[in-house]
Amino acid sequence: MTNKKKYLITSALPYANGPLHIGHLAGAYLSADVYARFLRLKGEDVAFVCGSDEHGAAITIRAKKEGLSPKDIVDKYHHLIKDTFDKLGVTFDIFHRTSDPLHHETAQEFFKKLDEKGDEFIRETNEQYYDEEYNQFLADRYIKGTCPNCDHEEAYGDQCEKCGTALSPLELIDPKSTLSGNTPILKETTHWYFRLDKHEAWLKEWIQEGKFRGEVTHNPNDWKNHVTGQCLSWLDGELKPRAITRDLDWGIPVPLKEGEGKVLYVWFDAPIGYISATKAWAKANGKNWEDYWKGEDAELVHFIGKDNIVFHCIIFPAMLKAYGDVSEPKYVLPINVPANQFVNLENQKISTSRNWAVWGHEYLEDAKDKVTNHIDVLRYVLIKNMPEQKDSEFTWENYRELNDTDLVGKLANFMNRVLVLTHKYYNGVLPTFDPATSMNGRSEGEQTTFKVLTQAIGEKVAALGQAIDRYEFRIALKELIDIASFGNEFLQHNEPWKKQKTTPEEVKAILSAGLQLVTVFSVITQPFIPNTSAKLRTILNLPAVKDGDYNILLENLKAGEALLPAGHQLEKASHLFTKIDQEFIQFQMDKLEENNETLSDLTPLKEEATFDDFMKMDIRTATILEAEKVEKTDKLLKLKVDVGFEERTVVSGIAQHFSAEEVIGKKVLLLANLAPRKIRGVLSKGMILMAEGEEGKLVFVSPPEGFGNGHTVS
RNA sequence: GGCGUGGUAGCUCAGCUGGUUAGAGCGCAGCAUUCAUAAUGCUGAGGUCGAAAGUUCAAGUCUUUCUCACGCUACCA
Repeated sequence: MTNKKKYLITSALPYANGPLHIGHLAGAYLSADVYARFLRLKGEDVAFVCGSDEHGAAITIRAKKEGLSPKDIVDKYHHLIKDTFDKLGVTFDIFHRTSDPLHHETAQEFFKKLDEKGDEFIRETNEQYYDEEYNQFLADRYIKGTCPNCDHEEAYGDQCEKCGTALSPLELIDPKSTLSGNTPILKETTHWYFRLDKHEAWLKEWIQEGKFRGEVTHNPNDWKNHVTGQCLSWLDGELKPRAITRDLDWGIPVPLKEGEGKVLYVWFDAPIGYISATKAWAKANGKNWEDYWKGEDAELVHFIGKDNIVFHCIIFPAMLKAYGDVSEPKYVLPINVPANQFVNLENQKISTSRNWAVWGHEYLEDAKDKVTNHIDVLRYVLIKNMPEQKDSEFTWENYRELNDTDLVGKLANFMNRVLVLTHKYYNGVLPTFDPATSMNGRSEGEQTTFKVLTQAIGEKVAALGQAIDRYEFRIALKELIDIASFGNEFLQHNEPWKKQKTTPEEVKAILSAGLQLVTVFSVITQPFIPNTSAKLRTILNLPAVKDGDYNILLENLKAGEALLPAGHQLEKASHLFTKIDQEFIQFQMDKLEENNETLSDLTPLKEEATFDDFMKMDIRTATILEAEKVEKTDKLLKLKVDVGFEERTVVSGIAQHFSAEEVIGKKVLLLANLAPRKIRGVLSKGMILMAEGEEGKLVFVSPPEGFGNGHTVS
């Protein structure tokens, strides 16, 4: 008995602090769903796992903001996300969650195993911010302060959400604890670091040559360029040990005495969530989870967005390898990580903070009564525009166009034509026909028979399948529509509505061929637009598509056999898709615009300041005398300014907004008593005051032309 | 600034290891047709393949420089 290949398909765990938008769906979920559905259609042994990612400081922050517990937050979004997936027909075998005890156990066991191994972790002690009132260390997200980049007052310790800059807490100006509001103190703390540097060599070999533990496990040419590219770019630099614990009270406790009060870093526990989910699924279904992770014929595929490449291609593989080094059987590594890029919406980046997004759950509500077969329409449009190789574009106008031309005009229309004629001529019963009947083929003058035509379709169906195997979902969908076009051409070239009056025997063969195609559609639409498949099966009076049906279909097509027997009774046809009302499109566009306006994110007012606070600032009028770009930086200009009583050097991060030439001679305001600081080797004494307009555009705050230098501002 | 990926018809994208007049769909124009949800079919117009230089008998396809977009990363007072 040969072991059957075990496929383990994962989709990136969605973070349970917000709903899903079309970018998520197109990026990591619909692609995986099509792939998993297709594998099942081929009768393969598949586990398609996912779950919500429920730890991390962003969750606790959000909880605090909404006045709820972290548990409330993750419950809320876990269920919302799961519901969205269910409705959209994403067929996870399990949608687990990282707050589940099983996951806690799994992640802790994983951590302990690597810790015991001895050479995978190091412990390092350094200074971190600590809130004395709450007696706890502050995670990056628990510290707020002024962003050194854009002066945004509400920047977090790890990132400024306004300008997107990645930060470390120590960089924040005037840091404040979000717990007490106090200024935190620096205190020593110990953390565990995963020694990625140790794994550099074999990772490089694995990425470049597909070799792992001395064996070729995948063909690197099958991986997407941008995936391999980014990995090698990381591996060419030096890998550094990475902190995998945090001082936080929400998450998976570090399972060691010395780790009290600390939790595993969310990025360490999240990928282990794939394993926990598999375990939970296996337990509930009488399977052995290890077959899918450690079996010789286990095949692991991670579907993710491009922001996750490093974690799935470097860090998690290193974790799996390290674990496998000291346990049998060993984990396999992914055979592919077909990361997608990003989806833009109406020519702008999707932004959750600006609410520039199409949310899955909102679409399902909005479109429910307005768009026929609305789930399949969205699935179709997102798969058709999947950002497989580069960022792609979603526009509502394109959504309407794809629905109207591809789904209504080609696909639904073709099937409707065939069915209406069959009902008209034969009362919906498949006629008996002469297999030798000659019909017009696709190109002019070409003759074909039912069998030849069936075999030709078989080749197209095979091509569609191969495209899915290569993760080329857009091409697969193109093949699908191409088959519909073929059907329309076939009808047009054979004109059964004319021949019925002259040679009705021929028409029987023509319509049988048409129905053959419709039956093909009822199977091959299933991975992409499952509701359409289900409706077609009903119309064809056939049972729903089941696992393995693709293989049967392909065999029959190759043999040139009829899929439906003569005498088979069909149901009445109905419109599978209808044209989309312009009103719906307009409604969606208005909704976006509205969001855009109401959230013209003006920074909220800062805390009250006293007059004394203000009087501490010494702001002076000044003139820029010289300017030059600081070498090897993008943002920095080195300025010489006249402050009246002296000339001094100031470094300013404005080079992306102004050239050196155009700022010379500018009248400016200078915060003159700011502590001097060395930036890129240049001592900067003071700060030029700028106003930040929409989209981060900077302008000078200037006294009028001709105003003197060195005057105070109050 | 460093690294990575991409820049092909109005729009969305194909073009494998370099090889005859660069492809598809949509949109547009004309024609045909009525079985079908004014759906479909046929024909056509449209590109100096981001820019420049180079290698080669031959480059969209290789090299170098530049430029734009996106991602990672450094810098940001």
